[in-house]
Amino acid sequence: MNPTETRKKGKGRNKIEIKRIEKEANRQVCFSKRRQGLFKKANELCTLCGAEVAIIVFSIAGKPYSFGHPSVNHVLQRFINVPSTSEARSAAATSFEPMNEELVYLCKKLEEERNKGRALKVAQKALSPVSNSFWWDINLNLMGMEELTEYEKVLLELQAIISQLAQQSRFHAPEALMRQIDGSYMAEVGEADYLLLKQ
Amino acid sequence: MNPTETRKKGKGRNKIEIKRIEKEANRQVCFSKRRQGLFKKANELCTLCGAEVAIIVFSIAGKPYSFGHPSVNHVLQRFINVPSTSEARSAAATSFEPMNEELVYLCKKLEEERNKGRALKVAQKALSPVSNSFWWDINLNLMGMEELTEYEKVLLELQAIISQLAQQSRFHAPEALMRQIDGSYMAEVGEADYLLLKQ
DNA sequence: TCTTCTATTCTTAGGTT
DNA sequence: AAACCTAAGAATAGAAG
Repeated sequence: MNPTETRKKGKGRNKIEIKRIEKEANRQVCFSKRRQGLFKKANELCTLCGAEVAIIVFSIAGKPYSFGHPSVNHVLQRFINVPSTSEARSAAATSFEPMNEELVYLCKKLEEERNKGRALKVAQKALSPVSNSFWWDINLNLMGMEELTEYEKVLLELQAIISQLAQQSRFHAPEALMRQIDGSYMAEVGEADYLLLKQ
Repeated sequence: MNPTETRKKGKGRNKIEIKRIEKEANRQVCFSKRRQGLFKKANELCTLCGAEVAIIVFSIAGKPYSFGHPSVNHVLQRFINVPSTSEARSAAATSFEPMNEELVYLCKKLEEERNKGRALKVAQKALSPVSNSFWWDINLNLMGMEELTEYEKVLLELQAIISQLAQQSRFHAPEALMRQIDGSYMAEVGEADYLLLKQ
């Protein structure tokens, strides 16, 4: 053996510096091993400490992997609903745990609009027997200035009519509609309880 | 020393079994250490292998911690947009990486409804000068059967009127409205590029 | 409560099958 | 390419400051 390089290429682990692995084969093997290690550590954290954890990993090839306890979905939903209060901010201040307030804000917006959208959905359902395209189901980004102003005009003209109608109507609808609404709501909100796969 | 129990309570690491730590103080210390370890491993995975990773952790006390590279938001957005194709399914089949298809489905729904909601938002804005409550901005879950059937009636009556109006109106709206719409859209969709905090 | 210490266990890089 | 092997390095449980 070369005395200047005794036990290089031995069997045991070699020290590596933390920088991008250039050799693709090695990088891929390393990714696979370390991803498994990461998920195992996460699992132990959950079991030992009663923590809830979600991990999402994309390989360099773009393949997604995820770990979640009790489920990815559960943890993300919980994260989304974290109030952007001093508690969240103190977490954000800690050096290694940047609390993504932008995400929290974004997701809350989404949730709000989903709630509004629910009413819209029923409206669409109710109108669907007669017409298949609805005046409000428009991609505003595809509208030019002229279309947009027209659109506003329609809304303004509708306004008076709506306020009258809203106080007059009275009739009986089939139970089926309500079941439909409840059903679709449950399908969207209900959370599948994925079991943690033990190694 | 007791010969039957040589070197118990030494300084070095003792083997532990992976089950809930009952003593709260120990559990808390363990959580803190292992969370740091987990985030460090994640960071190494990103650097070594070019992976993108998001981790969200809730302590037993409910405090949220997160790690993301290039940002939690970026990775979640990417995860949400993963098509539920064979690729995602093959990832799901791997034993340790349950790809949460339910999540993907859910988030796509959210995104769709947000797009619908955008039209609704403009409608509300347009109508707001005259009235502060809108017929479509209703929490359906709070409605009883009677209210719900009334609501459907309103929509049905509106239907005929809408289809007429949609083909007639023509007028000019201020540019301000459009800017308002674009502005709010950007604020919701734009993605902040959080930098990974190196330890 | 938070650090630091350190013996021991755990992880994993590179090699082999 | 996937699973196994080995020993060097890394993580950490429990104690001590």
